[in-house]
Amino acid sequence: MIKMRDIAAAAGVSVMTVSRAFRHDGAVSAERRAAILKVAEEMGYVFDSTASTLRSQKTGFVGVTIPSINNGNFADTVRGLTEGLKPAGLQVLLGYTDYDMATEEALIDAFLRRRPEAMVVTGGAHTDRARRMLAGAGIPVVEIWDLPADPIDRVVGFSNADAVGLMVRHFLNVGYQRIAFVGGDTQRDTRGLDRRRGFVAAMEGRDYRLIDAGTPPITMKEGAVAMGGLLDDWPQVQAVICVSDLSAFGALGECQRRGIAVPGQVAIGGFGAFDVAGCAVPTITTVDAFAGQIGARAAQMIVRVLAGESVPQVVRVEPQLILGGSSR
Amino acid sequence: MIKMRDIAAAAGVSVMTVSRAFRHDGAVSAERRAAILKVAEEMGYVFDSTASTLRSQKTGFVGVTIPSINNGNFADTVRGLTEGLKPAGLQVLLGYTDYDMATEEALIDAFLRRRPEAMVVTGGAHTDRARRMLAGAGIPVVEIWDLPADPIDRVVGFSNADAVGLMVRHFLNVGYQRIAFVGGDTQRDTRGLDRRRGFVAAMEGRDYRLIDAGTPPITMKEGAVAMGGLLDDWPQVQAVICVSDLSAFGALGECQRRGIAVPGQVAIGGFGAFDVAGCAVPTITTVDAFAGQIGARAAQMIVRVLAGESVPQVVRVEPQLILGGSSR
DNA sequence: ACTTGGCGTGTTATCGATAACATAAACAGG
DNA sequence: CCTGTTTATGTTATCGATAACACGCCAAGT
Repeated sequence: MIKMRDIAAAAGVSVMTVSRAFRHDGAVSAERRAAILKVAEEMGYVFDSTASTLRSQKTGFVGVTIPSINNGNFADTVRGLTEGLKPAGLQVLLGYTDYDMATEEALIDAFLRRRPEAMVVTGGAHTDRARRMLAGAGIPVVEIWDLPADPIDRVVGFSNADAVGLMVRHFLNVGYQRIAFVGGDTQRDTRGLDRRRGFVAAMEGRDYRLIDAGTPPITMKEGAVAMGGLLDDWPQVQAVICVSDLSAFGALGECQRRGIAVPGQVAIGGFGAFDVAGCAVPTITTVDAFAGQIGARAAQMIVRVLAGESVPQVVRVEPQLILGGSSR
Repeated sequence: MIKMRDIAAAAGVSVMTVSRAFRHDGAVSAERRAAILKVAEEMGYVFDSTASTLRSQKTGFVGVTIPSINNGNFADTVRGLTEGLKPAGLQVLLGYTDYDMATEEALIDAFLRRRPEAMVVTGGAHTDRARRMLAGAGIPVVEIWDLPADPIDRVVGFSNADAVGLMVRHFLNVGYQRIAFVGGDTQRDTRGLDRRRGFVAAMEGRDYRLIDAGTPPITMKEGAVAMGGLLDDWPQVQAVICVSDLSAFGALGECQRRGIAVPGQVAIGGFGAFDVAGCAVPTITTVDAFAGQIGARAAQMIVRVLAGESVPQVVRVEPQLILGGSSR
């Protein structure tokens, strides 16, 4: 495989000059630089980041872990991160945890060996060892999609509990009284858990039910099944809030199959402002958590911290209630 | 930052022995190995892949490019790849191209600098330079989700045209005669283009329309808009096949808003077996391309090739028609 | 004319691991 | 008892770039 030395020989300069030419280091005259790059292109040279990294101690990586790769919200966050980091020459190293802290720990371990310049992890719940590794890595760490009580380093997120509270208060205001919450029943998805907690807090002293929906990620089908069980057990339910739009869409479908009018007989709310919420008939009332913004802000935070600027430790991205046709 | 030398000193052995202990190299006695790893954990040592990579010329990376990260099909493929590569100690380096060949080229360039041990690219259409870079990289290259006429190296895919042909023939068999195809109108999404070509080929000599849906990724909303236009222009349409389930779902919604019975007045077909196709009311007739399988097979292919085994150049994954309630 | 400073380029040492080879100890077989 | 082989460990050189420093040249300032 052809290396920098070969380009240097072919271009009649030193290896150092080739290195400078490749890094847009100003101290190479423009014509020489052009000549070097031309030779390199002709010879099919491919720059070797590995060697560069070892000497310069800069990998250009930012490690990012998300719970699931098959989720429009996290995909939007990753887009925000990727686009925000690109101008700074940083590349996302992406991994998913399957909503499992042990998997997350293994992933963080694997990522840190690659010497990322920053880490972004979803949520504030991690194994002790994962926390220790992140805290000791000597790089900026950003926890996103949550507001951890005891952050490792920096945070870009929102209160999942408060966000659901928004919706509950709206539902109560427009007259729904008997409301159920679907999902958020496992420790694995702490954001789902927080949403459920927020629901319980906002429904304090009122008539509500909590419906388990199984192991995250909660699918559309699981939403439908949960809705079916709920309608059987508590037919007088007036509104249902689901842990995400996907389960909400499943719930909506179940109502339609049973001939239950939405929102006439039962109102439905979701979470996440997924595309499906805006295209379902009726559209689904939801909460936009601004997933893309979360990624963009986290990227901005990292770029600034790495540039030595002083940046607030916590950035809140306020979610917004979006009223759809599935509720009043 | 603490390095292997420090662990060696603390454990009273040579650096080489520490290196062996970390790589599960058999030639270290079990108790010594345990002692070394214990010291390393206590001292918070993090193995440095960069240095390892430079000497051993093994990065453990497999570069993967997909058109969009916000797409359940490609997400499934990435899962299949990730899980299939993990046992071999290989890690996916993921990037998305936004359905743009120039972006893909830049991404491939960036990835190759990291010295991946294999590359996986979606589709068979690339810039000349991208092809040249891939072909010259000296590593296995797998093109997926397509059957390129002139593959760079290896292929795991299917014929998008034939897959749509399956659906068209079914629609014709059950009696639909005036059929429209939505999407696949741009060079950017060559798989969409192939699906449209397959539609045209299968409808040869019959009554059909082609509806443009805009720049990929085609969203649910764009599907709805296209359906609206179609219904206005060609009200006698009997069936609509959309480039993906997402646009099909949008089309279904548009029919519902207009009070057009599906499948009574218009049948709808999609592509990709997305969750939404199985949960919509009615469910949407679609084609399962086995996205996860494509990833798994590509991973298997890479692992085998790297192990020096002989492997077929092309693996076909046959798509399957899935009948839903949106058609007869 | 002489210094000063900036620019463009070259030389040397180095980043932190591992391949390749060397060596010492233990052990088996004739 | 000696040689041959295996096992566990150490020594040295190396992977391919770049940081740090050195140097020659020329223009500007005194």
